[in-house]
Amino acid sequence: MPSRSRHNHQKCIRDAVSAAERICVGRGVRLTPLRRQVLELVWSSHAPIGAYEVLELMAGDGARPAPPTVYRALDFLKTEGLVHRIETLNAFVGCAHPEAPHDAQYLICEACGNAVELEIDGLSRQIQKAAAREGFSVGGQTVEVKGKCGDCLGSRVS
Amino acid sequence: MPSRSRHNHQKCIRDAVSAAERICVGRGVRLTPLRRQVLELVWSSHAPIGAYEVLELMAGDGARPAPPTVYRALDFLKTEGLVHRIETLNAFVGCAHPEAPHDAQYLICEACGNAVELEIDGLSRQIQKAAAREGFSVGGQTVEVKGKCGDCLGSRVS
DNA sequence: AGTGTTATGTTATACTATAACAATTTCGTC
DNA sequence: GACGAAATTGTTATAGTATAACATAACACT
Repeated sequence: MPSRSRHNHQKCIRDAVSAAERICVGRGVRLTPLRRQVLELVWSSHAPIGAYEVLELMAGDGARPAPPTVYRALDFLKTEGLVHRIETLNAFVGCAHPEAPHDAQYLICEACGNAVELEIDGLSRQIQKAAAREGFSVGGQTVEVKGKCGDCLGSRVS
Repeated sequence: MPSRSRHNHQKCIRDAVSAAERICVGRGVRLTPLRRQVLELVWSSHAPIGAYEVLELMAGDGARPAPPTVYRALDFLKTEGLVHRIETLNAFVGCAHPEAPHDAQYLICEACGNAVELEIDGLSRQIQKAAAREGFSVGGQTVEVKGKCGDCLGSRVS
């Protein structure tokens, strides 16, 4: 989705935030100004962002919150499925399909840092089946793929 | 593999260590006493173990190494494919198939803590193909599945 | 306005990991 | 066996990530 050309990221952020507002209203949970700001900052790019980076960005305002403030907001957003945590990076990224909760699959570019959420056809089901064959009952899945995205391959930074 | 009954774990450790010795000799790298000890400790159970836990166990000897000592040994073992890192747990576990380097897929039981390495048929290839369809070139994959293993389900601790 | 609940602020600390440099050990070569 | 280069381990300090515990403030409902 974040292809170099023709990507209006301001709109990208706006869309994500209004979707979040709709979703939160629908669920009767509160997207407070703080949580909204953290969501905007997570969406400030398509590259996963660390909790302490978010904190730095908030400090620009002069406010400078303490870590728990940011972590709590991130926890809320994660619980509501508005952001995902990228385990291999200790970082957070906006969820592309926040309407329904789901396990995400990510392609993470080691050149530009962008992470794109993927729906690999039937992969979740396949994992579930393979696990069941071992007598294992699946709770949640983490699938993170590292490499280089098309844009970075195309520009031969390799 | 770690099914409650009929699992001689001492043999399990011995086998892992002798395999490691064979592999290291074959590659001309050195499985020093320190590295060997760390490998044994990682293999002390089938549950992933944190670096600082390894450190605690080593301290039992009176030696008490500093963190870098343990991390360096773990880095070596990981580079040689003798252990894998479980990203969702910040912990390490012995590799079940250390002969050839590979990306592992893990089923991690949230009840007993055991992690079993899985080879889901064609899953790596499938991920690679799905990525390629997005123009993405895959470097490495992380697949970690949380849930409950057959043993824990069977004993209805649920 | 009063009260229970939820959210945020604040301080301290736990946990995970690495940088930088010193000392030691190993190994090949003389 | 002595030497020097390379690899390994020791040591100290610090960076980076995350949460516990308790205080205060905002909100929502009567």
